[in-house]
Amino acid sequence: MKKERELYREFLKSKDLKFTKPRLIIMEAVFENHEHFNVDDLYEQIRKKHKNVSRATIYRTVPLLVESGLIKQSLRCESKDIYEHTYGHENHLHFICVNCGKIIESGFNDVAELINQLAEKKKFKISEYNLGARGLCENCQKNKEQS
Amino acid sequence: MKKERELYREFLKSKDLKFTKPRLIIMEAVFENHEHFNVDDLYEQIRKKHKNVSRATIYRTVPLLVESGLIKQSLRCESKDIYEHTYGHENHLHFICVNCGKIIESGFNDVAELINQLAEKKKFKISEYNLGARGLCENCQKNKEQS
DNA sequence: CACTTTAATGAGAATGAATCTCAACTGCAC
DNA sequence: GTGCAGTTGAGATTCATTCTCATTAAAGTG
Ligand SMILES: [Mn+2]
Ligand SMILES: [Mn+2]
Ligand SMILES: [Zn+2]
Ligand SMILES: [Zn+2]
Repeated sequence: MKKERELYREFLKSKDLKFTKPRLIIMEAVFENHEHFNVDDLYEQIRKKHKNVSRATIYRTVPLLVESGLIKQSLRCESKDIYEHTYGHENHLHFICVNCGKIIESGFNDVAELINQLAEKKKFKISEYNLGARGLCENCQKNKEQS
Repeated sequence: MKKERELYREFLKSKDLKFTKPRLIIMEAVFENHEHFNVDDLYEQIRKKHKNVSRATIYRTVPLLVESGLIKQSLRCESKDIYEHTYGHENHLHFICVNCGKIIESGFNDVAELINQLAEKKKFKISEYNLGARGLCENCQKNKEQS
C-alpha cells in the first residue's frame, strides 16, 4: 500500500518537483479505491476530508500522476476525461453500454500482443493505448428485444 | 460516389427527418475528402462555399451522420472530437505521435476478431470500437535520440 | 531553528468546445 | 398553393478545463 507513495515521491524528486501536502492528499485519494474516476469525483471525495484542496490543484496533479505511470487516461464518459490505475492493474479493454453506461472490463493480453506487432511494422513506439468498444450490455439487449 | 447520398436520404426518411439543404451540404462536405476531421475543420470548409450554414447545424448534423453509419467518432485530438468515414473504409486502428501529432493508420482484422471473441464471452453486443495508441513515430524517435 | 528562494497553491476569472434557445424559415404531405 | 411540424441561424449558455496572480510553503543553507 505504501509502494505507490514511494514511486510517486521518487518521480517528483526526479522531476525536481516538491512533495507537497496537496500532492500527497490527492494521490492518496486516487488510490483509496480502484474505480475509474474523473476529476469531479476526485474533488468531491477529497473535499469530504480536506476542505482546502482546490479543483485547480487536482487538475494540475492528475497529469503528474499520469506522467509518473501510476494512472492513465482512459475512455471519456459524459464529456469528462476519466482515469484509472495502471499501477497494480493488468492491461484491459472496456465495453461501454451506450444504453445504461455500464462499463465491462476484459483481459487484453492477446490483443496487446497483436497491437505490438502492428506497431513494430509501422516502426511506432507505443507508450500507451486505449481500446473502448461501444454497444449493448447483456441486460440492455434483453430489454431492447421486449420493447 | 452517389451511394452515400442515397444511404443518407434513406436513413433520414426512415427516421422521419427532412432531407434539407443544409443537411445535404454538410454531408457532401464530409465526403469531399477522406481525412479525419473535427467540426471546426468542417465549418471552415463549408463556409468557403456556403456563407449561411451555421456551426449549430453542423453540430446537429454530425451525430446524424454517425447514426446513419456513414461516419464514426474517432480519437480525440487537441480536445476536440474528431470523426472519420466508415462507409468505404476498412476498420483500422490509430497510432498517434504525442510529439508531432502524426496519425498512422493500421489494419485491424486480426485484432477485431479477438475483440469479437472477448465481447462474446461477456455477452456484449459491440456496435463500434476505437483503438488509439499514443507514442512516438519513427521520425520523432530518431530526433529524440539525437537530443 | 530562522532565513531565503522559488515552486506550488487557492480562488476565482477566462477559455472554448459543445449545447441550447427561440424567432424566422422550409420541406413536404395534402 | 396552404399549413404545419420540423429545421435552421445567430447568439446566448453551459461546463470541463486552463489560466492568473497574490499568498503560502517546501526544502536547502548555515
Ligand atoms: Mn478499466
Ligand atoms: Mn482513421
Ligand atoms: Zn446496458
Ligand atoms: Zn512524430
